[in-house]
Amino acid sequence: MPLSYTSKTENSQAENINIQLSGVEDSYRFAVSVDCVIFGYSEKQSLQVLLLACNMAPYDGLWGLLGDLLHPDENLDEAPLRILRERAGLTDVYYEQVQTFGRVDRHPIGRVVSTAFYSLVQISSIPLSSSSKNRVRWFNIDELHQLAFDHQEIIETCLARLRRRLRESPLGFNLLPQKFSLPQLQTLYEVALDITVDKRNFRRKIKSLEILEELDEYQSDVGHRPGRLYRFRQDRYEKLRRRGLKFEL
Amino acid sequence: MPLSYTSKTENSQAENINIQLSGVEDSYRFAVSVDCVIFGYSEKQSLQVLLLACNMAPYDGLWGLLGDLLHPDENLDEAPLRILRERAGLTDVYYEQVQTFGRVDRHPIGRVVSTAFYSLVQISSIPLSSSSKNRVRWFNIDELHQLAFDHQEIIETCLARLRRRLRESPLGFNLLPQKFSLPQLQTLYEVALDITVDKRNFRRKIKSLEILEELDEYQSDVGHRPGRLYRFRQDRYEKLRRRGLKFEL
DNA sequence: CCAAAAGTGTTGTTACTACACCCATGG
DNA sequence: CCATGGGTGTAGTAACAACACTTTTGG
Repeated sequence: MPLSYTSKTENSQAENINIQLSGVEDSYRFAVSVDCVIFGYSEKQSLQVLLLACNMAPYDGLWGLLGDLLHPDENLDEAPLRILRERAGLTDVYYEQVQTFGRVDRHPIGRVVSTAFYSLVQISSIPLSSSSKNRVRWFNIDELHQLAFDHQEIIETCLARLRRRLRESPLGFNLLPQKFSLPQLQTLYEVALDITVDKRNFRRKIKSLEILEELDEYQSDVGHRPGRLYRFRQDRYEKLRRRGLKFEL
Repeated sequence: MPLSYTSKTENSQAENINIQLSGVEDSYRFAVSVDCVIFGYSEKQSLQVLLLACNMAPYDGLWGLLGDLLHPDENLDEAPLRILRERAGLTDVYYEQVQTFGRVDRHPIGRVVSTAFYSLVQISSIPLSSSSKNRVRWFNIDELHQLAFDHQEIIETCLARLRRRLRESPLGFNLLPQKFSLPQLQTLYEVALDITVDKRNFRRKIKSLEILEELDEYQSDVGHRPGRLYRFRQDRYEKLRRRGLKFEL
């Protein structure tokens, strides 16, 4: 059954390491795609996901993730950079590989294995203008009805991963503007993790980590006492981490 | 550039959802492989990994992971079942998908994207007999020198994931025999996580979780007082988990 | 002056750490 | 009887949860 390759190796005993060489025509028939689960956050709503209207049968009219096929000359872990830029005009966003989905029947046009990444952006940073108008939209994570492909499953998996990470790394800052108040930060955690936390305990904890810089600025135009603004300091967090300390909530 | 498919869709506008249809000859050129990082544990040594001698240029003579190409009719997440069975004679092992490695140049014979899984087995359960004699061997996780492909990186990633999981789920039991003593369990954690823990505190904690069944059996043929044996009870752990309680160490 | 959300300390409880001696077996 | 590791309790400390009132702004 196994055939030998003509290129780069004369190995013909094929039950060897890692790759059973069954011939190009058999093995090199997969497409690899990359799907980006782009999470955003806008106050007082819940987490949101950016979706794109699908125009591919049999999923016409359904919404699905932004994604693309991996290019032959492109590293898997760099593909999201291109996709986020090309399809959503996003640069400098946080993203992380989550998992690869490869059910045989997950894609109607052939064997497509898809690696999912999630990324975190501020909703306001996305230019939803121009051509993409009605084709791209933010959805509340709990108003997702029927999505294209296995994108429902992919989003659920990414959401679970995100929640995990939020608890143990200071990722939440990627969802907020650079300057934010502590109540804003707290609400983000409450909304994203679907919990409620005590205001005083939350402030004490987050302050004790010493990863925030207290600014001499305050909110304005809020119909109540304005909150003091803070800024996340990556460098202080790194120092914390080097000391082996955990983040935790 | 984009071509339309003849099957299942008439879509010719190709800048659409998820897949840029650039034609079969462009897109369906990837091979997908599955690499299994098989962790084992034998008392008083550290964690071990099962490796296979590579006989593919340019990696002849190096050791590498057990793996294989994903079959066209095989679900990605089920491939490890086959690979573990075919290549190591293993059935009923715990495994988990970790990450997908897809650097352009990671494989010398072409574009191969590889999804890594780790799995946990008792070393004694592997029949290293027969034909595979000198081709397959256990290695201490810190005696890995130069490995084939990017397998060093894959193992490191899987090891990090395993350690994470060990701390927060009762996975360690998969590395031990069904009946074990508490000191055995403790040593596993100490060796695998490279920490030391206090005997009394460890016992108190693990017992408080109530996921172990205390047996009326003891070790034998040990040159000292024999330890009482316990058995992990999955059902009790599930109950614990349903109450939202965490495992933690 | 009213509504609405920001800000602030203390106390009780629980979980974690540190620590030393006796016990049962095999040789 | 000796060596080896198995088994047990307590006390101090640090982290966490619960809780109510005053302050500042916009309208």
